[in-house]
Amino acid sequence: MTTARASYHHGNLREELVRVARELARVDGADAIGIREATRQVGVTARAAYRHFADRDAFVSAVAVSVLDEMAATIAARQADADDGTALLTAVGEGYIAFALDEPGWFDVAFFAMGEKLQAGGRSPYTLLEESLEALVAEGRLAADRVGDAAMTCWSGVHGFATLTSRGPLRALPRETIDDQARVVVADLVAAVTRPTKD
Amino acid sequence: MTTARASYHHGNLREELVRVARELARVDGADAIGIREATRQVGVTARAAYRHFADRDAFVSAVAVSVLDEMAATIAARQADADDGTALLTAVGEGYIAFALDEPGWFDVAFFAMGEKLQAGGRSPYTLLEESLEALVAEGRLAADRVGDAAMTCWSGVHGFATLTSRGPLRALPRETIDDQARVVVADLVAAVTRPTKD
DNA sequence: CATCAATGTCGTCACTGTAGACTTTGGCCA
DNA sequence: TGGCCAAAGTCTACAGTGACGACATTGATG
Repeated sequence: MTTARASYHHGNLREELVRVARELARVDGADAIGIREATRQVGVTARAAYRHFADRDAFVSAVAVSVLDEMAATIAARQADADDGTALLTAVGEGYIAFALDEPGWFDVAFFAMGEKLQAGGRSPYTLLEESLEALVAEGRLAADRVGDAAMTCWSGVHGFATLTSRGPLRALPRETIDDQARVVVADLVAAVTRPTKD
Repeated sequence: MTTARASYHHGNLREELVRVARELARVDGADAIGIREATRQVGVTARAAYRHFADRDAFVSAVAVSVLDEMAATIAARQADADDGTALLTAVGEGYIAFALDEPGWFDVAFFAMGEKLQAGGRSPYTLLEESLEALVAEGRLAADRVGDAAMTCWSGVHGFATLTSRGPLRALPRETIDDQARVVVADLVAAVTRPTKD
């Protein structure tokens, strides 16, 4: 699927390298991203990549940004038919975990080089989490001054579950078992940060 | 600190390699473990390592086992003066996170190659978690059939927090802030899985 | 139309994991 | 005691990686 190149200048090398690297990472995670392999597949000299990325780390980071974008979009799609804060928050949690399980390699990349600020432009999964919590505040089911703590507890919970089951020690469990457990964990977390409706 | 070797046969190469590799990993994580570097520091040919480890992955796994042992011991020490289930569980959670923050490189190794069964011999952090939950059951603060779910929620929560703050996107936060937040998250998790005392 | 900065290429270096074939040596048995 | 052999080293080599300096090509801009 590597586009043949007629002219000396590729014209779109940076983007194409990221595209190729995403496929490399999809199977085996961040370690599978290599400058030589990626440039080879694009049909370009290895050195050419250094016109666009300072070093391998910068390359991997670029891939991470790209993947994180898609992750946020995937999660957002899952929130489509959520009509209250609880549903929104549950969708974020389950979507986060589902992405990690469906695309373990990408999940690995996304949180590998996520140093400093990475959610530069659009929405990140964390943004979606914050929005859900704000909705809960509006509904009176979460104290405004608990948003930060709740965000941390929720993020930790889903991230840990995702890490353990997608590439961690629990990766061998059958997918169905994991899905069931994911629902339980997310429900536990939602219950932990919200107070019951008062009606 | 590499022991000088008088005879052709080293006599204790496997253990010494693991010792050296632990130090390598301590700084930069699992990626810093290298067959060549480790054998060089021990004063032995690279090929010699292959008499004791099938390949690099097996080497890293051996280091992981060693580190995980120490992690369990560190956590257990923290439980020393816990007198009820809640205190035991809190100690496990805070100990788990503290280890990850104090030794991020080791934490990385410990959960890198932890495939299959790894807590072969003694206690693992997970074992300690289960024991704490059993204590809560004995105190009537946790339903016996909820132990599995509670274990998963707690493990996910602390593991996620540890991952995010020790080598993940939140690694740049000041340690004090992280410690404060850790206490909150652990408290949230404990509250999430226990029911209040009925007295 | 000339030129120049951006973008590729070439050849090379240091380093890594891994493999085959050889050497040394400690311990066991006749 | 002496001989031998399997365990545990050594030496040499290969393919692959990230990175670099120097050079070549080109499209856009004055």
